Order: sequence, then C-alpha cells, then structure tokens
Amino acid sequence: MKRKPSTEATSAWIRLMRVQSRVLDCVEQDLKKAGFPPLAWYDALLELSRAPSGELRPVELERQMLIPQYSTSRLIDRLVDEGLACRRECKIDKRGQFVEITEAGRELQKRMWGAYSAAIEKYVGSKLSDADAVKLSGLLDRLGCACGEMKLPPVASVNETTPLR
Amino acid sequence: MKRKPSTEATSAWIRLMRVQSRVLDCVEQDLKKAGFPPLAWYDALLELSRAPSGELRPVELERQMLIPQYSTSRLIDRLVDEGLACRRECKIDKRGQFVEITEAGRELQKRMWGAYSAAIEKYVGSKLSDADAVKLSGLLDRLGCACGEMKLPPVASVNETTPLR
DNA sequence: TGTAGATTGATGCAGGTGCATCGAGTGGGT
DNA sequence: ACCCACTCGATGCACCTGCATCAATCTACA
Repeated sequence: MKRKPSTEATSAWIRLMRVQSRVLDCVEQDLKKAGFPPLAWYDALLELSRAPSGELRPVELERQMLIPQYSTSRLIDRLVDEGLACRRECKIDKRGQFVEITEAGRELQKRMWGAYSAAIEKYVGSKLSDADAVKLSGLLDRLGCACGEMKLPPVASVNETTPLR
Repeated sequence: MKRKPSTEATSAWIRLMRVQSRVLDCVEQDLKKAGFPPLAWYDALLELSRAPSGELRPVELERQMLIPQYSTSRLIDRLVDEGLACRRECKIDKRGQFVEITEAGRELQKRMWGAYSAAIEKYVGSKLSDADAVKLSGLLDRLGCACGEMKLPPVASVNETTPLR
C-alpha cells in the first residue's frame, strides 16, 4: 500500500502530462489561429446541439462536461453574451433554467468541427495507426477508471460531428 | 492531407484529454489536501535542485519546464516570496540573473516528493502493470514527437527523487 | 403544514495564464 | 565607435479558474 511507484509508472505519468498538454496546445493554437473560441465553448455547444430540442439544464451540462458548477455558470454567461445560446425559464423548477443553443451557436459548432477534426487528424490520426489508437484508448481507460467514476459518455456515439474533448 | 480523423484517433484524443485531466486533478487534490503548493512549484524546485550549485537562469528553467517566459518569471516571483528560492545577480550578463534554491526550497521539494510519488503510485502504478506502463509511454511518445520538438529531457534520469510532470 | 436539509445557480475574491509590450543589455557588422 | 537586431526578464491587462458563500427554491419527513 505504500509501495514506491515503479520507474515505468512514473515515466508514463510524465509522458501523459507532457504529451497531452503539448498536443492540446497545438490543437487549441490551430483553432485560435482560425479565429475560433476555446475548445470548452465547442464542448458546450456540442452538448447543447445534441440535446433534445437543443436545450439543457446547466446542471446537466455540468455533468456532461465534467467541469465544476461555477465554471458552467460562467461559460453559459459567455455563450449567451455572444448570442450562441440563450437562457429560458424552467417552469417546473423555479430555481433552475434551461439553456438553449441558438442558430448561430449551431452554426459555429459545425464550423469549429471542421477545424477541430482537421487538428485531431494532424496531431493524432496521422501519428498513430488505428490499431495503436485503440491500444492507447484501452490503456488510458484503465487509468481513467482509476480515480472516481470515469464518465466517458459520448464515446460510443462518436461520429462525423460528434467529438469533443 | 484532408483526411477525416478516424473514429479511433478521435476516441483516443477524447480519452487522452479526459483521463489526464482526471488523473492530474486527483494528484493535485491529494497534494493540496496534504497542504502542498501546486505541482508547478515542485517542478521548478526539482529543476533547481538538480542544477549544479542549485541555480539556473530563468531562461534555462523556462526551457526545462516548457512553460512560457512570463509564466516562469511569475513562478519565480512566488518561489522567492515564499523563501524557497532567491535571485542572484548574473555578472556575465547584466540583463540576466540566477535563481538559486534555498534550503527551505530543497526541503519542500523532498517532502513533496513523498506525497507526489504516493499519488503516482495510487493513480497510475496500481492501475497498470509495468509492461503496460511501458506500452503507454511508447504510444504517448509517438504523439508527443508530433507537434514540435518534444522535449522530454529528464526522462532518462528518473530515479528516487526525480520525477516531475 | 412546518421546518430542516438538499439542490440550483450566481458571485466576490484571490490567484494563475496568455498576450502584448517594455526597458535594459548584448553582440555582430560596418 | 556606432547602430540595429536580438535576447533577457518584467509587467499591465483581460480573462479564466478554484473556493467559499449566498439566496432562492424544492423535498422529505415529522
């Protein structure tokens, strides 16, 4: 229980940290250079666009995106400010509300996916064979399930317009 | 050149993003609960402690840690504020300076490694066999070399007190 | 019904990050 | 010696995050 981490585990840890920040940086940089907002916005827009009638309770969005409550709250503020979503009252629970994606939001999400998917291909797809990508996913999954309920919900439904981070 | 990313690549990307943020969160949480500062401080202290005579130019530190210049500058401010390092003038280049780790800094680095290594064992070591950790490292390396000069320098020298992120 | 406790979402504050820019200092070419 | 381009490190600004806390509302249960 107090074992020292193996050199291999430590080395994997180091690479996990370095490589993901590196790759994420590259992808975000590409998106930014194309004039798009941060990836978090994309994730939120995607979740909203996939929801029935394009609306979600903030609380749902929060759970989908695995980000803290206050973070969701402010992200919604920004989306609303930019006209990508709007708040709608929730009649069944007056504490709550619904957030609905606008046409502009849907359109931005689709345009971002173009740049996003290209970046994924550039920084991941072109570096790994499909088989290796599968191996990598498998190994990562084992780590993920480690610390708490790993929630990787949209994985099954990855399709043309689907991915998010 | 304009290929669409494979489902496998996309799925690997999603997991890479989710799993690392999840695992990193867990580790940082453990350290924070033990009353330690953020991991970035540890990294800096480690680099300094490994440098000959415990001092580095900010510019070196920056290159070791792969973080932007302004970030290094402010991290050093914080370390100095906490008495973990001190600035020393650089006689050979009056633009520059040296940052030297203090005894307190060395001591904190060692204490953090205790908690840090335990966390790595808990969230990585215990989830993967050595063989799988090696496989994971290999796959990640291929991704890393992707976007720019991947600099994973301290990897070779991983030993008892070594790891960083 | 009444009330305690949980849930929803917002916000003030402190701190961290990215970006642009600055002033000081160096070094190479003329 | 001079100048220009470059490097080094700091800093003002906007924004983003984490934390703690708040008010409003809902729910469960006595």
